[in-house]
Amino acid sequence: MDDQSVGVPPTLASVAELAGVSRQTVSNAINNPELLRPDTLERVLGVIANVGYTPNRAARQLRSGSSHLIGLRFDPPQEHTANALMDRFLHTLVQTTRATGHHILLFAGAAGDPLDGYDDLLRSTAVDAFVLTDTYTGTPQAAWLQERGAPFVAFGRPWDDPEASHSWVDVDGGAGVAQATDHLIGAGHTAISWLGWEASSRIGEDRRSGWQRRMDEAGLPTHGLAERITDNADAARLAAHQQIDNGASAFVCASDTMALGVLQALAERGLSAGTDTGLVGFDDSAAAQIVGLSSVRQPLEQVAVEVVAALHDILDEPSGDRTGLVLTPTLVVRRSSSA
Amino acid sequence: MDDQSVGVPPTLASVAELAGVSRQTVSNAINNPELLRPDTLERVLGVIANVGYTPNRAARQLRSGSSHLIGLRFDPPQEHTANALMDRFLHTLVQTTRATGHHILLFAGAAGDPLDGYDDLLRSTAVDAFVLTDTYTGTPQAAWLQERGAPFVAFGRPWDDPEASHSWVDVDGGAGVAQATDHLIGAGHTAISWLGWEASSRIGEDRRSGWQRRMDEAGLPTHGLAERITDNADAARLAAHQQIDNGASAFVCASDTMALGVLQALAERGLSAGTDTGLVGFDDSAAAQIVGLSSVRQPLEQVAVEVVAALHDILDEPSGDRTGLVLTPTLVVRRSSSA
DNA sequence: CACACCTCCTTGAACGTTCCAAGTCTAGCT
DNA sequence: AGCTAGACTTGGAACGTTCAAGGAGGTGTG
Repeated sequence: MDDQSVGVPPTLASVAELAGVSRQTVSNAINNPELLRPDTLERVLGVIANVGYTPNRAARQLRSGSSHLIGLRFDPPQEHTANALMDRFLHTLVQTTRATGHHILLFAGAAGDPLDGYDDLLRSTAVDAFVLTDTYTGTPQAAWLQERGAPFVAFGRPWDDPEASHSWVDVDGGAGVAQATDHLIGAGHTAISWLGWEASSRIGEDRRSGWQRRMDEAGLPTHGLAERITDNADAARLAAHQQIDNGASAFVCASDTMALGVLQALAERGLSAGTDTGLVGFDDSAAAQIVGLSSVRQPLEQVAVEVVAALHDILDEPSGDRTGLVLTPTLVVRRSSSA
Repeated sequence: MDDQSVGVPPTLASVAELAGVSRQTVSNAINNPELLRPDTLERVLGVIANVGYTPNRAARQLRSGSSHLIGLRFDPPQEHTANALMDRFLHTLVQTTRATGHHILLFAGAAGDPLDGYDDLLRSTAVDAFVLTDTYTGTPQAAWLQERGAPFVAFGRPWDDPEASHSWVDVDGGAGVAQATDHLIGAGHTAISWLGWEASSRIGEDRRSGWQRRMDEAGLPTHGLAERITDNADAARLAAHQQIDNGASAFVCASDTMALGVLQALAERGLSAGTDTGLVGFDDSAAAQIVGLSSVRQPLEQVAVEVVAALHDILDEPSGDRTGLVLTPTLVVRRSSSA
């Protein structure tokens, strides 16, 4: 209202003076409106809107103890495929937390130390909770945070520790691959090959199990049809050539990267994916969308929503004994697997 | 040291008591170590390390006025290509700000309102500065923030307003395309086609200018060789067929998406990129790496570093009259353009 | 020997909010 | 009219840090 509005930001006290009430009343108008008489509330809110007042986050955090920030360690991707996935997940995370008044704080840590960064943020009370996204086999973050009593939710299940009692959300990779396998079986393929990662990858073996299960259920042979290779288009190309020599007519892959390698192998032999052969990848990457590759799509948006919901439970009711949640991916059918 | 270390986090006062000094001395040990006598400093730092003290961010922010947070609006990508780019940029941003003690705060805004979200963070003094990444044609963020006196650095130059005096960093798309064109000319191609976006795209026209310039300098014709289409593989595929009919033997594209469309067109004709024809995309996407597509790579890591440097200048010396900086991309040569 | 001076450290206040306990006012009851 | 319950409002204190002054101790100088 006055010209003092420029330069000096409005504070609770200045709003109170303008509205002719006390600081606490203004605070209540914001945090507990039901405590005020309607006319008082209206007057106070009017002044707030007028001068454009927004509570100072630092002061609020200092007094109330909560920062309304969610920490997420954002490391450079280790695998090629991780990029785009994280992107979709992160977008939804930011969108969803908006509704709860939280923001996402990204931090980095020393490359070799998976725990680096968490400690500082925790001790400086900079964040209310963490979201873990890199809980692969053997990562110590979850146990470490839990031991410390820090609130967090993990994207990825605790493979190593079935006793873990923290909240987590994960995607059922096996179910996704099972869908893909069904799809190819339904199209008449009987020699369906699996191209996956090394057996040391828990996620990779989970995905492979979906193929194995469906092949077994359909009474189809799997011996010699599974290849465990590195996540690399060229390795997949070579493996595909070999599988084709062995009579394979369709492929389910643990990643789009591999599927694109298969696509090359098919092209080199003058075969066409979708007519002569069937091919399904995993992750529904941008490349898959462009080249018309069928792919298993993880419900990352839904994962993010569930992560936020779990976070909300933890922060609001400390007793919330929410634990694991497994979501099912969907199969996106494109040219590479449909005639 | 004591068993009180569990539960109650150490504070400046508790550290001071343990070290036998005053609060301020502990504060100085952290922020102005040169003010302390060496032995006192050592003793205080010892206690700090012992009890695992980290200054409370809220209190520090409240008193000093700076949050050590950099705000970045993280909207769902409008264009397909934007994803991976943002990812690389963001990773380096997080890494680089780590050294300066800053963190990245991601926030979302209402879809229709490009200004939404900035205001609240500014008024609540939640962030020290912003990084803008969506400064396309006609976006009002930069002008709005500047008017408000808010510190920020933009990734992307102010095409519309050459008078703008804020700091920005951008990539010279024209120079990148010029490199690609040179490369194809050097390989013996004379009929090099340009596949780009609609003329309304400032960035698109900037890139196209690099092709135009080099073709002119080499005395090669460009008439009828430029196509302006939507950023879409299928549109590019169709355009490529037409250009091939017209005698084009090489393509420079404004995006990898388009280049992949061209790749399909070539395959459909039994032509091989790299031997019969030359093809270069833009952005060095994951797909380009997988299929062996030559592409212009933006120096996003370097952009992020420069953005942080500019930010540092602004925050530390308010007079710093740093303005624009244009970085040059590099050409990554792969099979699609080399025999 | 007193004075100023430098070095090192300490004390009180303040940042803007929310919690706590106590205060004022209105209305209802006897 | 006096008293009380309830609804609403108030002022003081506290969160943990940094800023601005000020104080203790020693050393050099007239």
